[in-house]
Amino acid sequence: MNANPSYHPESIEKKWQDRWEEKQVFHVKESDDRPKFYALIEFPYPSGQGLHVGHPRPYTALDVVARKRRMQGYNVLFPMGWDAFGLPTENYAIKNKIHPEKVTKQNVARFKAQLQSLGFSFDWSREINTTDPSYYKWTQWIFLKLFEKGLAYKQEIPINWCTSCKIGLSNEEVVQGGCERCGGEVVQKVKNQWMLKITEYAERLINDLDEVDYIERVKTQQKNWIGKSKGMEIKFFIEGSEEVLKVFTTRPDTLFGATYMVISPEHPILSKLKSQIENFNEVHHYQHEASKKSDFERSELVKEKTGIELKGIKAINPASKEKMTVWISDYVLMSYGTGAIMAVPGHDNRDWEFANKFGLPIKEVVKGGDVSVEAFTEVDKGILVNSGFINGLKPQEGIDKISEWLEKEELGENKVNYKLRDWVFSRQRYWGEPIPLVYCDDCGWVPLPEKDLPLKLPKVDNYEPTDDGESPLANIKDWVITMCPSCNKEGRRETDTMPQWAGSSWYYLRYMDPNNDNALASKERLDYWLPVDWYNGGMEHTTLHLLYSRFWHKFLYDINVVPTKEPYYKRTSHGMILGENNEKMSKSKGNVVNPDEIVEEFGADTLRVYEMFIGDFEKSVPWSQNGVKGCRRFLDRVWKIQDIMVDSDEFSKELEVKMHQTIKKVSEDYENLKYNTGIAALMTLINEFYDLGSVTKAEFKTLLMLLNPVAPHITEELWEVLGHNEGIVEQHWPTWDEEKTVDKYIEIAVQVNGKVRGKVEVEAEASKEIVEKLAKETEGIKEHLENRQIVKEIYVPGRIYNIVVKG
RNA sequence: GCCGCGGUGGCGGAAUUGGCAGACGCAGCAGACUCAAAAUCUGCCGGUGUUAAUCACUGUAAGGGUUCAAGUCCCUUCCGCGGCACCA
Repeated sequence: MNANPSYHPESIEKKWQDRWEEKQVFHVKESDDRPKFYALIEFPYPSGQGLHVGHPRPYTALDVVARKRRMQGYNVLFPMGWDAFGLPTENYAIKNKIHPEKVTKQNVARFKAQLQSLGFSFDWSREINTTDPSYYKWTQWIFLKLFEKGLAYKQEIPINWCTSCKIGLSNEEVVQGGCERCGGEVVQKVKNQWMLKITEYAERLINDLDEVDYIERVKTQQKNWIGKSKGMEIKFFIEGSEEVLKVFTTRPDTLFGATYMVISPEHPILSKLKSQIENFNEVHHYQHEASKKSDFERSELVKEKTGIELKGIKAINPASKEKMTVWISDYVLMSYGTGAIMAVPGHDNRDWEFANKFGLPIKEVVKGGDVSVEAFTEVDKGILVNSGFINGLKPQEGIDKISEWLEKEELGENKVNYKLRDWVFSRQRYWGEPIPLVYCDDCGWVPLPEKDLPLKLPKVDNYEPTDDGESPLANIKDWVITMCPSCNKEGRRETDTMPQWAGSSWYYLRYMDPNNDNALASKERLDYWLPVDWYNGGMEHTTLHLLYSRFWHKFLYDINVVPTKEPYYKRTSHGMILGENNEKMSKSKGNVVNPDEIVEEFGADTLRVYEMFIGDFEKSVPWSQNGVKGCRRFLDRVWKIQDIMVDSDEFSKELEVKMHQTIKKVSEDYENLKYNTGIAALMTLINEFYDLGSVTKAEFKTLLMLLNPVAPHITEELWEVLGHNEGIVEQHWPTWDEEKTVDKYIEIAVQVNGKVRGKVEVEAEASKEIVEKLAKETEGIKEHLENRQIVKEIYVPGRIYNIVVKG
């Protein structure tokens, strides 16, 4: 058969994209009795730079799964949308005096065109956009429910404040303690912020991980982020004062070894003890210096410890009754525990360092090391000493005994502590969802009634925050001043907006019913589609986005909006695609590769094949233009199989086993994130086709179906060339016969003392005796056995025969 | 610093999870075709030794250990990447 002379992707890709859209093959309906499959990829932030080749990696991966599952008879939902609120768009708008809405529109249009040129099987009829008022109506609605249930509250929180721009900065905008925009000084400034009580869900966010199928490192990372620890909160009395310092510790057994205390520079007790602190000026100065640093800088161990003793203050160790000095130091954070620690320098590295620097007493309470040289931290291996009534106990026993005592004496209580902190939910920014609350002097914070949602973002002339750090919305007086929904007197709107995480915390629900005006999605659809069957996203979203959206979902479950405890059943993660120089792709490094160029030169299918073949899906990998060429060569060879095809509806004898093996391998690899080896198996298969010089129509058709999820356009075209009227997308995925995947004869490596010295070929089920006999007769083995005593023989069926000899 | 992940040819990677290290692809070298180049096809391709196939030794970041057998398990060290809560 001689069909097209050569492969021209540019002439076939558009044709098939149009045909899929025209026939609406990827538009999904709920009235369907096939099993459902909901595949989800993280929707992109439509930046001004357009797509880079990193974006299509996860999209192609789940497109492969989605396309395969459709061929396997599933009703597949595979949607796409835009996470379009955010700082870069706002900054661009400020700089260029263009409304962020307009910028967003342009960016979305560009992203969409780029994605469509890659032939993803998205159901575009369900496209969503977080900046669309009909979308953020429901983001606001969820916030109001949280508020109603007491899970939203206001708290004083420090933010990064540029003293010269007079603007709040994100951590990313703070570069080495200075402002990224102007280089000015950045300090921590306290702001009253909306917070969401995610900590109330900490326990469930840990426990329910047992019910989902996330890759293990995601589960571990989430658990560690939540950071549950059980311990005691112990009271330390201050001499000559009513004040008590509370300390959380997981090691109450070392209490006798506490020789001084350290509190955070922000600790509220400082102002209460002001009159008693003899060197308050010095302390105050230290507080000011500490306010310039972020928690991250402060907890770095490498830096030299700093601190100031609170002169005139003594705390009392509740166990040893010894008087201890009290210090402030910035390595103790107000955001974890109680903001104060008991220092046990004998058995904690940071405390030891601090004690060593300031000449504080170091007391050994666990025997096993030499505390005059370094802290002995492997406390579980030692025995308690110098510890009064718990002397001689193992540390674990000591914990039990002293905890009991502390509780009885009302000096301490058992407590569970979490590293997880509540979610700071306000931003003093324009380009986000307005928070739909009104402040009334009489009624306090009052929610807007549901019928008034969405509360739309008003137009402003200037997107910069005000001089005192309020959101740009604060300048629109006639928007801010409104009527209190409760008492109808004058009230003021909240002018802060929500963080970008808000819109992305529930978007997977909206895809189920994107145009519903009465609910975020109808009950029927939620019941039908939840949970998301497979969610793939970046590892960098593990602790924030993934946790936030699990939190919101659990809340929606609690108020009977969604029927499942968890939003996502399976979670996988892809590695980043780096530039050819092995660095993260960025405009400033000039190593960004635009997929448009690859599509133009090689075609979308080549790009897709390369994205999947480039390496281990879970690891980051540098881009290689030569690698792309190799994938195009592969598709050229697929195209030319037409020339060696013979008209037969069966697999040939020579290839039957290989065909079944390949169907199995590819089917499994596509499900197990092993796209690279799946494609390698297809390459190996066509190499065999060419070695053999002829291919049956049945073999060619099978290859096309296996390749279709990765390279949908070329396979559709060839399918049509073979004379089919129905598209390949409507075919059934090939199945394999397990019995036909095993080779009749296999080769067994024969080792002597673990080194391969020869090979024997036997039938697949050959017994140990047969292999042993053949092995010992093999040239190359015999001489290694001569004059030596056989000590042991190990046979691993189908793999290896190892003879251990002596002498 | 803390948490998580990783380190295999010149490069991306593979290795049935403790069983023949280097599948597949790229790059490179040699040959065929061509006036020539490109494309295509064929062969070689971790290192050392041997003219050479064969063969021998060596080799999975470094060091040590367990085992008949280690890229895979354990301990120590080094290096790289992701996250660290207002980038998303």
